[in-house]
Amino acid sequence: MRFSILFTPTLKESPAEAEVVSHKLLLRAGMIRKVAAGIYAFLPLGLRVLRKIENIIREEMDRINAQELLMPALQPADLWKKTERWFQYGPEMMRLKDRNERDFALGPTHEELITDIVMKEVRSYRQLPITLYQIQVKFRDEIRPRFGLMRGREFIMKDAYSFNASIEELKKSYDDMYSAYSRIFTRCGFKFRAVEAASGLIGGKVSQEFMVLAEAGEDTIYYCDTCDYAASQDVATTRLEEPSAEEIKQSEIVRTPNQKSVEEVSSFLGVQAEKIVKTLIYKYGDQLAAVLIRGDRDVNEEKLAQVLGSNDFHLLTGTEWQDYPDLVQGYVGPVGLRGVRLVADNEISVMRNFVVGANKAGAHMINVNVGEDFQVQEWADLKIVKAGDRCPKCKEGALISAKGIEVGHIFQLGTKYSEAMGAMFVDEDGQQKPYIMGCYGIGVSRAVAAAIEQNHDDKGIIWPITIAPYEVSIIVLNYDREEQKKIADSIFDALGSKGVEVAIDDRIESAGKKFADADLIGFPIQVIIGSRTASSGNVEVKIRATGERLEYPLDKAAENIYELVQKLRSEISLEAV
RNA sequence: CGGGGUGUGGCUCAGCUUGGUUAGAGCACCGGUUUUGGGAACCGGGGGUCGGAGGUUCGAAUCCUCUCACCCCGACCA
Repeated sequence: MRFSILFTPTLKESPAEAEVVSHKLLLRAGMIRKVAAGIYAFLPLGLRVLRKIENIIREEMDRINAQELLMPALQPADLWKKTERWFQYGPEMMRLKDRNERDFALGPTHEELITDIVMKEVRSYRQLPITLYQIQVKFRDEIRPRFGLMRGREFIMKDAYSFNASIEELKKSYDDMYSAYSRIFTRCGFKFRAVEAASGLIGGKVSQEFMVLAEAGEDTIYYCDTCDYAASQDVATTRLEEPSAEEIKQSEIVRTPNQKSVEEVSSFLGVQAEKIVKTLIYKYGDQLAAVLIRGDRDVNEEKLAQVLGSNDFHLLTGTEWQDYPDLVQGYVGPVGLRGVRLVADNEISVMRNFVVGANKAGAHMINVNVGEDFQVQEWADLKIVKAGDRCPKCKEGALISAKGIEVGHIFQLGTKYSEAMGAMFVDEDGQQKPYIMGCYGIGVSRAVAAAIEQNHDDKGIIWPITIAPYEVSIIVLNYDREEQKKIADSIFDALGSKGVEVAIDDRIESAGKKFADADLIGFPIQVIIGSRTASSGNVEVKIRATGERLEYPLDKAAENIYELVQKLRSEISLEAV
């Protein structure tokens, strides 16, 4: 590829709209351009990176016998109505009507469509298992698209679906996919971690996310400093302390005028927040739930959703309090609380002699104990864990928190979709059974952003060689001088014929501009040809990642550069997987 | 959805508070000359009607109203 004809409009300054480094550098390096909020065009170099990641994915999918297909982005509403998701998905689904007023959606995902295709063709257990995948555009009308390619409304996703005859078979498909994902992200040069995750709207019980570790990540994960436990914040939990050995005391009401928040009560009464239990009132449907949780903790609403069996709930708002005169805002407590579903975080069970609201204005109760002063019917894990909490898996470990970008998510779905759609096969025993399904996604365009978040410096992008738009860039300082042109062209041709992806900067521009662009775009290897080259007989080579500079004699340059390319390729090794 | 912010040549921004010459700068672009090892210098040139609509005014980028787009924060933690 010749720079003189390449469409890569690089920018000296970051457009004001970009906040995070991947967004800034993708724009500055001329790899993407914005069309609307959360909607981007890939320019030639950006597309090359996307394609490189796609091809790694294809190779690894093929390796586990997944087969590629391509489904339409435009999907009829009927299928979505069968699984009720037409109604559940809400405004996040892009909807439209055709000329006959029929409802359609731009697919946010493809479970319905793939199930429909497979159920019409696959009738027997003999045809199972089967895993199909596609790499395609998805549409999600996000509440708040942001950070360039990290959270877009239109984005590229690899989605795969397995159809299995049994749970054991599903686990095999799932495990295969897990190892394929590990290989894919390793080959992309990511530092990542697989974590236990919540399934959300997709459904199913078992799921794991693949998180690229980066400060700009939107998600928080927790992992153990001792064992291999790792989980997303949505599901991360902790081992409870041993029950307190304190002697149970008699509860009593104390005056706490104008002391409503945990902070206020804590300092007013001189007790730590860990000795206070707060009572949060949630409204779901037309019912109320009181959630008990330790004073220094926050409720994990993902977990609460599981307990309440609904996603549609919120903390009681200012005006809604007026509808419930028995509830005293700021002083609600579990003792004597009526007409409200009481759910307690399991950590309350190990607490003794704690403080709660007294259900009277300006009063709290101290020395309260479960069993003595009130009963709990529903225990659940409802808290957001904190760094330093005890690991739930091993005895010794403590949890560490980190920020991550979710680039992959795998699910054991079970029969949610097959049952809803009547998607059955005939098993060995002659019985009709619903397929047992798994689904497996990779955010391909998001992975492009994640790679940059993890690999950049103040000059620009530092692509891992496996996903770089070109592996080598030849910078010719004076392409209009015959001796430099000759050397550069011969190296360009030689590397090309060895299968190296090589670009040549043959523009008539100042040296500074060419160096700056090469660093910005992030080619892993820069080959510099200038007047010095011709006089010294040596070609200078710079490794972008380390800044290391090497000199190769002219007559061996192509060969040595080729060896360097192979060395960098092999450094992103699969041996760890 | 709520809150905050920003819209001025391709990009980054100044001008707006306190309306008043022809709307500015740097970068980018075009032509020319000299340059070419870390975003070159000089000379000359083109390009905007100030997001959009309406209003106030003798006069609006500047004031008012509405609207659109984009960016950020938050999902009421008692």
